[in-house]
Amino acid sequence: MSEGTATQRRPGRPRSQEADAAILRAAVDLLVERGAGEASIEQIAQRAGVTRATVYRRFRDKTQLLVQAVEAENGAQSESALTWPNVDRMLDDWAGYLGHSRHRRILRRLYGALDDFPELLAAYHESYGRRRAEGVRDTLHRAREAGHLPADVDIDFLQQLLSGAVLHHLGAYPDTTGADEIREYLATALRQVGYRPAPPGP
Amino acid sequence: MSEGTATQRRPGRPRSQEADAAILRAAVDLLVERGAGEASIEQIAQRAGVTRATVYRRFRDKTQLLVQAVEAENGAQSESALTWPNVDRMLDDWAGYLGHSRHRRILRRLYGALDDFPELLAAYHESYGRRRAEGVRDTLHRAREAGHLPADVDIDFLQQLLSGAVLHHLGAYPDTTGADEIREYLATALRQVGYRPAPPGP
DNA sequence: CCAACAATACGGTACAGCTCTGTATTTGAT
DNA sequence: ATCAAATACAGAGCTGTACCGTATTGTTGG
Repeated sequence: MSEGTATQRRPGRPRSQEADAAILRAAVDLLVERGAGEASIEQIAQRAGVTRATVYRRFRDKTQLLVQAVEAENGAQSESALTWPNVDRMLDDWAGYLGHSRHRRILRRLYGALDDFPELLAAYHESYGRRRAEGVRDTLHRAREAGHLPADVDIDFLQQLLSGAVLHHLGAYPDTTGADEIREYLATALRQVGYRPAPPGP
Repeated sequence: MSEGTATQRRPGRPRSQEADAAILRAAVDLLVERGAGEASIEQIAQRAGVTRATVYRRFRDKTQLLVQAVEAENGAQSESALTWPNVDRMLDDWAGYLGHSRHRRILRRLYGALDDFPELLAAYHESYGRRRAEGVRDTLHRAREAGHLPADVDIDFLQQLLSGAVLHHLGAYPDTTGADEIREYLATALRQVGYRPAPPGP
């Protein structure tokens, strides 16, 4: 059962896995540097040290390539836990993530490509955002039940507010902002909506 | 005094004002449709019913053209008042603005062009956003003093939160969303941060 | 066990077609 | 005379497809 993984071994020379990885990597790099619209297959192939034919053999068009590149990018990342014991740990995680310039730029590019390549943000959401959003929801829910958030707060809406705060931060603060400062920013946002790390005693 | 407006009548054939307007209009249209990066001077000229030379004579490059186009766009719009008697009126105004598909798409494009054409959002901010932000600040400040907002709320940060909520809405809700629903969205956002139209006092 | 073969990937090159840029030149309006 | 407008031109990049020679695998037959 050497072909047990449902992948029927195709005859002929197998595809180079180095090329696979190099292409996807180059695709994300150019997505970050030039944006989805301006990144060309030509450039991606060149950056990956491969000819265009090698790219066209794998991907129908640029959209498919970018979609798989995005999936691969945070597929490698999503191994880290997407659930947190409490809000503070969640903020730590967020701040760590948003403290990396590459992550910030990817997120901006995905949002900026909404009108032209909606599939990209959809792919991100499918492969990462959705599970993550569930973790956020859970964490906020528990915080509310523990009395750290006002009882009448709308968790779903609060989640949207936090997403918005992230978007605003991505656009308004430099990518060199430190993780600690970002953490403070997110904490301030939560404070505005009534989050209190220490429960409001009897 | 036929040249009294400080505009020294230059010799030779004057520039067509129709061309001026058509170019700027076409520039914004294509910015909306294709984004700053993908909109080409070629297309803009064609859309304006003008040759490229006519565009190059007026604008050094695409960036300058788009900057002036953005300025002209909401320069024509900013005649409407940028101060409001109270928060409710402010939300009415916002919802009316964000209820127009064109406005939503322009804002998305400006944000999406942050990495490649930061001058665009800067131009918007200079010609419109800044004064508007001051109006928002004032309105929120008065609301807090009137007791409609918690006394310990951070006005500047609240403003950023609202900007983020708008960004999130632009990305997450369809452009066909009605103004009334958008108004409800914004009101919900304010409610989460403790806004209460009726003062809480005895 | 080894040789020949089929099937496929890869790099390289080429091609036609399209769009865009930037400048130069000509024509035309005031 | 002076400038605007239209036209023309040279150069560049990207797309999508096609072909070649070579490399790498599995299969088949001796």
